[in-house]
Amino acid sequence: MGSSGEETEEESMVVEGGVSNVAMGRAGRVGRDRTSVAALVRRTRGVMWTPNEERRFLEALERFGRDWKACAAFIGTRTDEGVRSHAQKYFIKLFRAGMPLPQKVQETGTGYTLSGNPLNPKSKAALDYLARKPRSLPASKVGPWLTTQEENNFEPPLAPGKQADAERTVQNKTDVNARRRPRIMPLPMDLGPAHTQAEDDEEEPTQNIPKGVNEVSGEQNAPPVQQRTPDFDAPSRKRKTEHRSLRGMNEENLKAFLASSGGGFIRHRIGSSLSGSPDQDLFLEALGLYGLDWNQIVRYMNKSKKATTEASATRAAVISQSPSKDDVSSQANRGIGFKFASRGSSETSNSSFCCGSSGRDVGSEFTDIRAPDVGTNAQSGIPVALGAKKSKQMEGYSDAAMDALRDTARLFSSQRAYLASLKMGATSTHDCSAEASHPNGSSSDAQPWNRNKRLRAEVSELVLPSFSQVRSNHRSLDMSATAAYDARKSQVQYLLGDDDVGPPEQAEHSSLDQRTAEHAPLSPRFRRSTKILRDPRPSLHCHICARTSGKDKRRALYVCQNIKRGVCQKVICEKCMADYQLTVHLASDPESGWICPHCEGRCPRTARCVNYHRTNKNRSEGRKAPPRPRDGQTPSTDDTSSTAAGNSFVRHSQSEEAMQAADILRGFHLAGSALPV
DNA sequence: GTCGGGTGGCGTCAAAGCTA
DNA sequence: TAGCTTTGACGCCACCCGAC
Repeated sequence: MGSSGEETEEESMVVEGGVSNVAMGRAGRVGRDRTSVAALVRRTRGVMWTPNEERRFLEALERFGRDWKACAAFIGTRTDEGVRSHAQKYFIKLFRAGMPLPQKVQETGTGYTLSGNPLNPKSKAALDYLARKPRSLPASKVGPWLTTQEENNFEPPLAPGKQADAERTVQNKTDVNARRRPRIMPLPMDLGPAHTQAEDDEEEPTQNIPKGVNEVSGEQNAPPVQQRTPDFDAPSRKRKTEHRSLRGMNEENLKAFLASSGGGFIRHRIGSSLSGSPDQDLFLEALGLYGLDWNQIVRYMNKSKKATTEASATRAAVISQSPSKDDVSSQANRGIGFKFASRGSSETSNSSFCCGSSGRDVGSEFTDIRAPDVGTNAQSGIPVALGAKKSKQMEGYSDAAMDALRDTARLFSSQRAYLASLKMGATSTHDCSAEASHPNGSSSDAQPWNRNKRLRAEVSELVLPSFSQVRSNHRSLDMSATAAYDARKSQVQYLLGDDDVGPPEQAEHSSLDQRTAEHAPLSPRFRRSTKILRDPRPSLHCHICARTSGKDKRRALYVCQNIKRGVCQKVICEKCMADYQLTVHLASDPESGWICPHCEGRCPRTARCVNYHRTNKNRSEGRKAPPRPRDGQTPSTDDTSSTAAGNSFVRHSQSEEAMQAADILRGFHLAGSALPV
């Protein structure tokens, strides 16, 4: 099973090394060292920008403007993605402070957004910053605390006379941050050229006050060279000393140093707070993550140790309590059972299930709670699991509760459960590793719904999202939050077999678009889409198949009516309308309130959002999928790995019937029949 | 050989989420 | 709460493959 990220990364390395020509088309197009970028992403994730990086960031802005790749290359220790992200907030901070953009940046747009377009002070991203008035900023002319009229007329940057005030404001703010914010000093490791003593001791760059503003155009004339960043704070001398003590050491030297110290160094720094004996590998890992932030290192090491111990205990517990095939089949007969693959031996049936969307992520215990995709068995196309993320909501629950949740997740793989998860946003988890390891299991008494009512209630709570989450999901549709929550709760209770709760209302509907926007609950997947679109133009591409309307506009695209609410801009093409039995007459009637399958939370397997999710998942793991196979290359059929290419293998190896069955089981009816509720 | 559909990856923006 | 990272989503493009 080539499911681990490490293996995938190794494949990428081989491909990029020139062994395979298949990948050269894509890899060559990208033209960058994937592995080093991925490693850089991992190393710099969550790491604060150092003063040195800040300086180089500013210098890069001066030199390259919005050419983020060039900026990233210049900085050397950050990816272009990280630079963009940092620049986004930096521009907002400049906007808030009324300070001009660097001239080179202004060449590609005078707006304070990454694209150069004017920053909308009312946008969510900007509002988070602008709504917070800097403590020492005089109640003057920046930000949304202006009057409405002022805000409408507001055009940063400030007039020259105000620039100095803004500079002072930034300086004051910087001082506040320097006092308040704990400093995290990332260890250089191999992040780039080692810092020198001279760099450490050099004075902060001289601030060059911007020369002024063209009062006619309102645009900045002179660039603020080496302008100090608003959140720049110099490290204390003590921390500088600490930093230097390990500075310059590469990983090998560091390991040697730690080994020679016999754990003494670790104990010296953090030993008093560490439970158990110091683990050098863990320490190194923490060091790479948190630099010399000893508190974080202690927290990380203790947490990791605890997690390792608990994982072993959980694994042992699951081995002894895993349900047997018969147990699960009996539940399937009740309508909430676990569907086994129709082909292969029992060994195959028990070992080939996996998590995540599209049958990937074997061994991945938690996936995204906001996108409850059902996985499909690579060979049978049978949905097998629901994904969920260990959110804060789940924290604080016992291991037993989590185990029970995982058991229940298997039950949720049935038609009803999945349907509910899509309709109502139910979440659950599925422990693939446990299942693969324990094919035989024990008696049905091990099932949580029979074993312990309290546990079941606990599971119900776990599966049920918080009231605020449901309220958030439904806010944009003006649906009563209380009603939505109650409906959701009833749905979960019904699915868990509570005899006192009848079938949920959704069961009465037989078609996707019989529900209108006024009544349809939102899926968690839609949660992020509740933004109010500033420019609610319909998408050019079908959300399901990504087709456009064609060069001659011959293909009709049906727009989701939620666009009127400013919360959706998706369109569905007429081919997909036909393929998925969506009623065109409703979609074509702007007064019908028809909403797209995405807003219904029932996107089919090929929908774009599924691709987004997969892409983002790959991206977050810092790797890319290996190339698709060419003629003569036989994809590994037993590979249900987490790669997108692996997904394409699945797609090609499945029969059409299996794929259709998978879609039906996923709750997306193809045959126009009533939903299998 | 050409064309177009299907599929998936990348670049990008903006908003959400996380952490100290 | 501020600062920073992560992620949802859109647009576009490259590649594969089948139909013509």
